[in-house]
Amino acid sequence: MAPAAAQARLDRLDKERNGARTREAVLDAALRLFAERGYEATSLQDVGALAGVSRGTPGYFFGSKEELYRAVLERGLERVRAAVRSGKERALASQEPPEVVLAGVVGEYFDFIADNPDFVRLVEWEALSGGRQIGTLPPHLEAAQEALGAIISELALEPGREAEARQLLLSLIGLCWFPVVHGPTVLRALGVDLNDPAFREERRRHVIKLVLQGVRGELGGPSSPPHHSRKDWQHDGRDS
Amino acid sequence: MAPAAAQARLDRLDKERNGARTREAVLDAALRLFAERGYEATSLQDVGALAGVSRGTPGYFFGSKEELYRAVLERGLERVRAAVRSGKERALASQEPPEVVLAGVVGEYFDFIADNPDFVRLVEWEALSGGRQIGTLPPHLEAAQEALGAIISELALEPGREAEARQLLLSLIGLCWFPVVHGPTVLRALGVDLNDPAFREERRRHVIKLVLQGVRGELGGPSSPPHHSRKDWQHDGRDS
DNA sequence: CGTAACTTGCTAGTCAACAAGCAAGCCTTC
DNA sequence: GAAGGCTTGCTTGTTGACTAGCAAGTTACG
Repeated sequence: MAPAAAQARLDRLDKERNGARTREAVLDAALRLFAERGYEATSLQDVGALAGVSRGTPGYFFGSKEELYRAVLERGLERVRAAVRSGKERALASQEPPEVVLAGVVGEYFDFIADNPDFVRLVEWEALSGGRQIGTLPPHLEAAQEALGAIISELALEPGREAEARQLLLSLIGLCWFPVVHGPTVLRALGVDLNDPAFREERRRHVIKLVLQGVRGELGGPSSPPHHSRKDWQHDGRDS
Repeated sequence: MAPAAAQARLDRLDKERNGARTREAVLDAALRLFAERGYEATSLQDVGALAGVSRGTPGYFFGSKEELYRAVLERGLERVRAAVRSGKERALASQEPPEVVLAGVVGEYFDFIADNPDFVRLVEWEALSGGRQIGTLPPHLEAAQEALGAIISELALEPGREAEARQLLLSLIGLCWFPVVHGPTVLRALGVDLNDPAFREERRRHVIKLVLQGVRGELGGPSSPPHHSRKDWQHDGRDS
């Protein structure tokens, strides 16, 4: 098999039967393949092969391909939720001023995403497919809401300014995810590569800078009215 | 057929034979389906049905499914390249100060992306699939390089600061594309929807703001140090 | 022995690609 | 000007590859 298979695969020499263990190996293999090729292009045969079991085993443990996919998604989301929660707790416990904390959190998030491309790709496939599976999974909502709550409380935003926190969170996610997904398309067209450590570091700094500048804008003063029609630089771009 | 089919479909009453016309109808249908479901999940039968022709016709005109896909991609990229070029020319011809021009361009780009989700989704599928097709298409590189050149010359960046322009362009694209793709996943988890005009406008303003703040940072001084702790990017004239 | 952990055989379905067919012009030739 | 032939546009039949899911096995372990 391909050397890439080594990690997910059960060692054939390890003959001991172990349901839980095999189950995990199947999940690992499925994550890898679903993330890499997407749901449609992945056969249960492929999953079995990568996991080092027969083509029937994934079906045996998960009943159907769709159930296996849901299990993969759920496990991934659960891991993310845990990461978000721990990051949030560390941030809230910190004594640093909000901007320093935020810079740290953003950097950590950037690294987490860059180091877990499989998860990002999985969610991306899911988004393109209409989010039909992810929408029904509880950890999905929770992780997002938790992150949002953390931003709001960390920045001590008054209620009613949630919209700004939402925009910022959206931007943060987009900025971090984009180069992970678009290596072969946009990054390549621009002649850069996220796997290049120099570029990655440059990107990291850039994202932190943009987000912090965005926060500065939001922290400015007392709660601005729901529609922010500041007139200095913020004219709408339509030909005026 | 579904009402959605009306646009791409040839009118059955229009019996006249017309190769070019049918070809376009097939391309339109294929774009819609590839963008919506992806390559794997789209059959030539589906394409034919949506185009109002038989299942064999796509194959007749394009030889193979892959060739059809490439043709769809190429046409889409060509359109984007044209849009980028025209936007660039309008911007360069403008007499406004750079920041005003940039705000206009960013807003226009945001609108273009939000109004052309099919293209974005197509590129997104392609990215996930490894960019194997798009990488070989000339308009792809051209459009990106052209946009990059426009940013550099508009901001009168010195050579050697291209890296900053690239980061900014990447961020712009990511910020605009993200909500188009992630409606069913992230946006849904946060309880927002890009189809809601109020949210779309809010998002638009937010993106313009972030990018302009980013540019402020870049324009600040001679090759700014990696630290972002200076407050030169905190724009004056606080709101409220 | 019996039950959990697998594997193998089979079935029904889908799909892309190819090939053969057919119909409607259009071009030539007388 | 019409008759016959060629080309283009398109449809339908077929084939071979592949897949998910089920059912009937087989092996190992307690």
